[in-house]
Amino acid sequence: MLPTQKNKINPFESKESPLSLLFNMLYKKYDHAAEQELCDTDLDRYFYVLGLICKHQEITQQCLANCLQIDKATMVRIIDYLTEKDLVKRNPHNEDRRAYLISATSKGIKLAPKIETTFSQLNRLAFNGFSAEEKKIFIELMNRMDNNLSDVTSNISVQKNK
Amino acid sequence: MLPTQKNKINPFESKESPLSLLFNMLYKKYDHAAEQELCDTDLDRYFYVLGLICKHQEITQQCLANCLQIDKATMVRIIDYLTEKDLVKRNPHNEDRRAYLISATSKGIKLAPKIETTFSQLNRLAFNGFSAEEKKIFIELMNRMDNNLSDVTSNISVQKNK
DNA sequence: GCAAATAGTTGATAAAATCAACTATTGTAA
DNA sequence: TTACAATAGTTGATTTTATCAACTATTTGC
Repeated sequence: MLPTQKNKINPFESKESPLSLLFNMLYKKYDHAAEQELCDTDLDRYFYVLGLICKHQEITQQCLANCLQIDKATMVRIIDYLTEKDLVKRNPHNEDRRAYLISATSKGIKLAPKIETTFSQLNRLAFNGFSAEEKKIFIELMNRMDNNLSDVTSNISVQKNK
Repeated sequence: MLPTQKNKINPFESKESPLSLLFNMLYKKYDHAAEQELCDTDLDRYFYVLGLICKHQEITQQCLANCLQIDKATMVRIIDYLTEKDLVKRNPHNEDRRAYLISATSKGIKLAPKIETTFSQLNRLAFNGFSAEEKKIFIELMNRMDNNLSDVTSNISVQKNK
């Protein structure tokens, strides 16, 4: 039996699919769904960044970058983008003049509930058919896995691979 | 207490973090670790594509694209890249002259075990401290979640958003 | 035998990640 | 207090990745 377009291969059912592949597939599906749900807003990406900013009210770029595991140079451009859209602004940080405190503008604050609703709807849909217990276990296992992988990378990535 | 660089925010512990964020973070960590583990090989990405090709021995580009949920145009370039590296080759498909059957070259076949070992090592590391039961449950929950999200996207994405 | 669908390719464009070099400021420690 | 290292942020350059539409060649279904 040839593996043509008719044969659906499901990496979730194959033994020992790299977990990165599974995570990436779930990420893409969820993310595309979020984009579509929110396509009638002014924003077309970085929803979760705006979400985080609103949630924390004031937060530095570096903190956002750490939290989201994104390069700080990338974060500059994300904040630039959100600033252009008049959704966030950079405020001086009184205790550290190198840093800015990013906060949402009134326009950003107005958008936030819709973003949060979308995410919680999508979370609910993703967890559809899960018991409360399964849901809790899943998140907990993800957290443990994240810790496991942090150990790995800090062990391995002593030297950079240019 | 200001959220500066000292305050670590853990999206896994916050309530209602978008799952896409969690998946993406795990994906990135795992993927970077894989790149570092395999950085002394001839290949620097698309490991899992080569892995899949080797596993199935012969497979069309379209099937790979479906399986990995990647655009077929993107897949062309991935196969081009792997072909340049002399790791795979395009063979005529006897039953369908539009299609190619991609297979690994001897060089690709030689590389495959190292890739598989790396992935299974990383899987083991990611699952470190998980019972066999937890591991099974986790994969199963991911599979169910993938189905849930497929339903969502096919429901939502009736119309394209330019 | 015709129309629609499919496999693959190409060109163009946009999005994202990454790196090194840079400014300005802060922390530390001689 | 000076001097040096570290940190927050910026910029420019480059690479990777995704995406789209348009295209050829072939196959499928009627």
